[in-house]
Amino acid sequence: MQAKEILKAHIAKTATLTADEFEYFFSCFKLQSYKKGQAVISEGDRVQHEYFVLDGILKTFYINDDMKMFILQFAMPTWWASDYNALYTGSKATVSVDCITKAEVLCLAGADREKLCSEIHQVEHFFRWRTNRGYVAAHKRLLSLMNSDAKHRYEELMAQYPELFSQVPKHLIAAYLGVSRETLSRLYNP
Amino acid sequence: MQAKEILKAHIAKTATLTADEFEYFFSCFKLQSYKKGQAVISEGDRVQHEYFVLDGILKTFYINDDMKMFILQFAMPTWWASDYNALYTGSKATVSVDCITKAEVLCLAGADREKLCSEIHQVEHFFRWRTNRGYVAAHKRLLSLMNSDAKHRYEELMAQYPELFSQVPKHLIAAYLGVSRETLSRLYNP
DNA sequence: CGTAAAATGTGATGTACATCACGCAATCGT
DNA sequence: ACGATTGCGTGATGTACATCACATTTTACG
Repeated sequence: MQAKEILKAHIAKTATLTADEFEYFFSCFKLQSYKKGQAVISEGDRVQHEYFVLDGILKTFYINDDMKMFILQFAMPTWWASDYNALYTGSKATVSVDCITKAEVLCLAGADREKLCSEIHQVEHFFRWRTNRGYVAAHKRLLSLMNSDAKHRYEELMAQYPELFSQVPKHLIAAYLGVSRETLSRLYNP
Repeated sequence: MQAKEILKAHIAKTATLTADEFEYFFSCFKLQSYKKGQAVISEGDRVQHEYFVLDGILKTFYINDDMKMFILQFAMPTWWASDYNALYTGSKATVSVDCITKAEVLCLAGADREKLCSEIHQVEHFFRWRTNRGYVAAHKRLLSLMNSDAKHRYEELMAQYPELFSQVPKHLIAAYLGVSRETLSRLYNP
């Protein structure tokens, strides 16, 4: 499926755009290819864009003072990724984004998103709903972190996204779950 | 300050409404008073509303199978609270909301919010931005849970919301931080 | 293809926290 | 005002997980 069709189908789930509106909407995106391991946003960058994943898997992550990595999100096809705090406030990136596999993404400038949102009511509607879902998912994950032990969180993740098991190195899954790679290894090799 | 003025000032930070639009917007809210300890949303409820806090402190929380409570949010004046998952999807509440102190809130039906969003572009704009901020805050908290120990999280919370120390019982602060009340007690009585 | 680098498995040890148990202090409701 | 409830402090003990150390396996790539 072509980039345009993927995006169209994605939008259509929450908003109704005319053909002309969608053409205009789509014209604001830029197709980009990344190699495995390539950085999309690095800590300290000025963040000007957000990214819609067409193919491949990205990760958004934070590295603390001890060089330990924590993964906020695996972004799979039809997911969006950026450092939204930096993008909205104009501050520098504290969260980084890079490619776990080679990837195809559509890139949208924050300024263009705001322009589109103000020009086309349904686009604003779409982005409101997209963020709603992210907000709810983040709270669900907060509860999971506070409530469940590592094994339970691991099983939940594998039940929801079994493809991660084969497509993503285990130490990254550990960094997402908030456990050490050793502990994760012991969870499924008891 | 009156309810209307508080809400007006709150909205004005992110959206521009004409006087007529704001009157219409405000007319969809219903003022409600709650006593200390009173429930706003209970697990299992059909959730039809969200709540804008004028005065007092609410909490949104989850209780697990072992009857242990986890707090997702303390909602202080000008904050919003609900079970957004249930409100958006029509499912039953898994998250509850109640009042830590006596409280005054403005109550908005989900259906009315959607109507307002579709009728007034700037209202949709406002709600998009409100959720944006919540999304960013939730991710910040995820990182804090994964990255920092209990003492660090406690100090961050007290630095940002010192009023919680005096206004909210310690065991609720513990339930927000994701530690036992005993551990929290030992953090500030070393 | 062959070597370096990255990813994974596994034991030994340490630790931040939970849990249990109890006593005391503050607050609430009638 | 006074008993009941709720909140708080503190010791003793248990445990899930981190960390360190090193071996083994898999993958990347010149």
